[in-house]
Amino acid sequence: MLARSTSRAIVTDRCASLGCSVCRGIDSAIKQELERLARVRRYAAGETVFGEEEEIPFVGNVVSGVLRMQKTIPDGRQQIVGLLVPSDMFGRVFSHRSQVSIEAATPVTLCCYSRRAFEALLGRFPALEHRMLLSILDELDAAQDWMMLLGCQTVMERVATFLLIVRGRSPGLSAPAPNRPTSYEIEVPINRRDMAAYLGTTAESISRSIQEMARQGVLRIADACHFEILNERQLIWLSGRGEAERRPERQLLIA
Amino acid sequence: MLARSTSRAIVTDRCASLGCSVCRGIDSAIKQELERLARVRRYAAGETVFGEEEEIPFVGNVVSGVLRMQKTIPDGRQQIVGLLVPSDMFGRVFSHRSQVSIEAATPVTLCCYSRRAFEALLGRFPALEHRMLLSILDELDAAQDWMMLLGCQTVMERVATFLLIVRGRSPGLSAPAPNRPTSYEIEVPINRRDMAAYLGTTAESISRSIQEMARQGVLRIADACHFEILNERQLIWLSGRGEAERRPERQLLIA
DNA sequence: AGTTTAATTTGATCTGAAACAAGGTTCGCG
DNA sequence: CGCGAACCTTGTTTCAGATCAAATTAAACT
Repeated sequence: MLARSTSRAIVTDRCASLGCSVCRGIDSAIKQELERLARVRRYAAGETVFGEEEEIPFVGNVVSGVLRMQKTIPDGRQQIVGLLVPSDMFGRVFSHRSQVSIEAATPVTLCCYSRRAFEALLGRFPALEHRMLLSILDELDAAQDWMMLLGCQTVMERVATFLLIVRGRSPGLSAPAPNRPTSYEIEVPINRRDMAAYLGTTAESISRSIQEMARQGVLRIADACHFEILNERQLIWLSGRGEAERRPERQLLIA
Repeated sequence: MLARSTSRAIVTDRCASLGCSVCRGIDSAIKQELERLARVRRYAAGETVFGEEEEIPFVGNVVSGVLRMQKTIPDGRQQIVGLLVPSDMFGRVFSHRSQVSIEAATPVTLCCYSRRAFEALLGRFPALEHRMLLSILDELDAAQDWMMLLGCQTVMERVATFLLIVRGRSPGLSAPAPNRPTSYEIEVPINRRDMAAYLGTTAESISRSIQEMARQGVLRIADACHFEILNERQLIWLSGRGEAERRPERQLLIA
C-alpha cells in the first residue's frame, strides 16, 4: 500500500509535469485536474492493454517501457503501426473502438485517465485540446514518413532509418549538449520480431542488415540490443536520405 | 470576369455547406466567416500546389478533381501518402512547412483559406477546432490502415483494397439507397503510375493484378479507368479481409 | 486522317527478400 | 548446474514482384 501510493504520487507527478507531451506548458489548473484523474497501471511484457476493435476505457501516457500499436489481419499477419515510448500519449480520444491493439513490448508503467473524463477535460479547456491537436498532427506526419519507408525503401534503408530514430531519442540528445559529444551508443528497446513487424519485414532480414552494417564498419554490435555507431554519415547514407551522390536523373533526358 | 465571380459564388457556397467535412454541422456564424475568407484556385493536372519543405500559405478543401500528397527521396523514388478528393481538406495547419508536396493528379478546383486566417478562426471557435481534431484523427486511422497495407499485404490485396475504397466512395453509396442496388460501376480517378505510387508498387504490377481479376471474373474492364465489379465477395476476399477460410493458426501448436 | 506522344498491357528476366531450416547464444528456472 | 525456452544468427531455397523491353492502345496535335 505504502509502496503503491508512493509510486503513484511520483508517477502522477511525472505524468503532469514531465510525462505527456500535451501537458507541457499547460497551466496548473489543468495539471491539477489531470493529476486527480491519473491512475497508474502496469503491464508485463506481452500483455495486451486493449485489443483491436475493443472498447477504449482509458487513455494516458507512457511512464516507462515500450508499447506497440499493431494491426492484425485475419490470416495472422501483423503490422506495428507505431511504438510508444515514455512521454508518448496512447489511446484514442473521441472514438468508441480502437482501430489498433496496444500491447506491452516490454514491462510498462502507464499513467491513465478515464477516456470520458479526459474528453470532458478537453471540452472544458480548449488550450488542452489545442495541444492535443498539435500532438496528433505530429503523429500524422510521422505516419506519412513511415508510409514512405514501407512503400519504397529497401530493408537496409528501413533498418538504418530505425537506428537513426533510436539514436535521436537516446539520452545525450534530449539535453542540448554544449559541445555535442552525443552518445553514439544506442539501445534498441525491442526485439527483432517487433522490429520486423514495425519495419514491414522479417526478423531474419533485420539480422542480416545489422550484421552487414557491422561488416561495413558502420556500427559495432555489443549485444543484440546495444550498438555503437561508428560511422554516422554512412548510416545516414544507408538510410537513403543521403545527398544522392550519383543519381541517374531520369526525367530530364529529353534532348 | 463574370464567369469567374459566378463560379466563385457557387464554389464558396459549396465550401461552407457541402464541401469541407469539418464545416458540416457548424453554426452559421463560422460558415459566414469561412465564406468571407474563401478564394478559389484552379490547377491543371500535374501542377504543384505546394512542394515538399515549402511554405504553406493556405489550406482549404477540394471542390473538384483529385490531389496527391506525396513524398520524394533524393534519388527520385516517390510515395503517395494520400489522395485528396472533393470535400477533403488539404494543407496543414499549425506548421510552417509542409512535409509533403501536394500536386494535382487531375485538373482541380480548390476552395482556399489563408492558413493564418484559418488558424485564427480555429482559435476563436473551439467547436471548429474540435471538428478539425476529429477529422485529423480519421486521417490518422486511415494512415495506419495504409501502413498495414504497405507493410504486409501483397500487390493483389492492395489493388483489391484500393478498388473497394473507390467503390465505397462512388455515388450510389453516398446516398443511403433503400433497396441497395449500389452502383457496381466504378471510375478510378487516377492513372496507373499514381496508383502504383500510392500502393507502393509499379504500374506494371497494378496492370497485371487488374488483368488477373478480370480473368477470374471478379470485374469487367470497360477501359483503363472504368470497371464493373462482377463479384464483390471475391473482391473482398482478394483484399485479404476475408473470413480467413483456412488459416494455419501457427502459434498454438504447443502439444 | 496522320503523326507524335503518352499510357497501358504483355512478355522475359532478374533479384531482394521471404520462407524454410539449422545452429548458436542467452536467460530464467527448478 | 543443467535444462528448456526464447531469441538471434546463418545458410539455402523459393518466389513475388521489380526491372527491362517491346507491343498495343489511346489521346493530343496539326
